[in-house]
Amino acid sequence: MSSKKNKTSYVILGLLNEENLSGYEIKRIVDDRLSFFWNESFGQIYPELKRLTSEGLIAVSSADRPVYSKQSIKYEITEPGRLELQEWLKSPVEKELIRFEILLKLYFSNANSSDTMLEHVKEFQTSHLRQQQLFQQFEAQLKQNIDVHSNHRQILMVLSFGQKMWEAYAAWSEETLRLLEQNITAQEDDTDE
Amino acid sequence: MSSKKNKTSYVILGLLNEENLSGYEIKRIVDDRLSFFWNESFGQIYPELKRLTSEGLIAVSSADRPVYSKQSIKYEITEPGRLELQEWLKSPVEKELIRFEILLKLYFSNANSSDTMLEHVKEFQTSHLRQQQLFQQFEAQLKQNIDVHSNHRQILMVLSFGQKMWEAYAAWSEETLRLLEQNITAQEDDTDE
DNA sequence: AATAATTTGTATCTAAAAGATATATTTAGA
DNA sequence: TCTAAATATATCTTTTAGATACAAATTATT
Repeated sequence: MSSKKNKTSYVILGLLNEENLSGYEIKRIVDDRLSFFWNESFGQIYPELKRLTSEGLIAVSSADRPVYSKQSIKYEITEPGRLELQEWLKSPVEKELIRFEILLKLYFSNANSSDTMLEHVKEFQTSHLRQQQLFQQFEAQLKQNIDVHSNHRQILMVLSFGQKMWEAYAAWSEETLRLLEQNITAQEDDTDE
Repeated sequence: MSSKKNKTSYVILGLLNEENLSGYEIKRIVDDRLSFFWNESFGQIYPELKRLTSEGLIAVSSADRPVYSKQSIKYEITEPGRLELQEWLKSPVEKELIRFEILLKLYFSNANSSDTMLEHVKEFQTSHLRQQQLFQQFEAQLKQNIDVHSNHRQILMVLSFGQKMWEAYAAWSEETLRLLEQNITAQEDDTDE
């Protein structure tokens, strides 16, 4: 037990702890609910489902076996799987992983490329506004029908994190667009003289 | 030219565009200045330095050749390298990469594990406060001696992003600690009855 | 009803990145 | 002089991201 595992395995165990799911459904849930702080690919999920099954931490669910000719394979968590999940929850949190290419480009840019950076920041602004709105819907939905998830309080705390991030993104975008515009007009004045 | 490259190559080109550096120095600068939104490992940097050299985008600097017996190899950017960097700056920004294990744990936790989560959030709070303070020093330093970097305005915009993130982290930590404490006292009241 | 397009579902492959480790040199301090 | 820490280059393994292939099932269109 407790052999160091990749993170994908805990995503699977965590989700199966709530309900039986297929690999595809796991991918969908991660994309829909966790994508603002976590992502998984099929290339991680499917091999891991097999490994966890062979290790006895999850099992193919006989209850949800393919009715008629559905090819979907649903998995359920086992007791050892639950223990593994609980142990991981208690283990120290690993440092977050962050990569913002936009900041890398901004860092390496100069006054001359302010117009390009302006476009980049505008795109950043609108794409995150869209993402924020999508999650606000989810949040509103969650607040209406309480107790659908046993852990709805925890989910709300996670969503609050997202909310604060998007607010920070919005404020930074506004501020940075202003600064870049200043750069551009300053540049134009230079060439005019 | 413009063959799709891994991001490490642009970090190298971007930094060498300012000054000649060795692999080790590149790693240090990334750790010291970019680490709050970007990271690189030696395992990425050294092979990439060789590849970029063989492609002619960078070159071993003869100017900074080892005086006496220093084994350090410094690299300089070439004209094709500068072009490659400029092209990348103009290319669309890729979506940021984010992985917060703490949010994953919180999402999969329940009321029973509030005490564990409380410890996790406390650790999160203090480690980011420390990081924020380190970068505030860098920012103050940068604001004093302007024009050491030609792109100091851009660097300040990047640092402002960090600042807003750390403020969001702090606010979320406070809020979440309060909520988790409520959970714990509610649990205790339950078991008392 | 036939066809086309989309969604659901499982699976694998490659390239990129993280993290760990090995090793040697140089510098600073006890 | 010996030791510890910092500098420096290098490689190896595991993990992850992203792309792609393919087939069945569902939905939409004509």
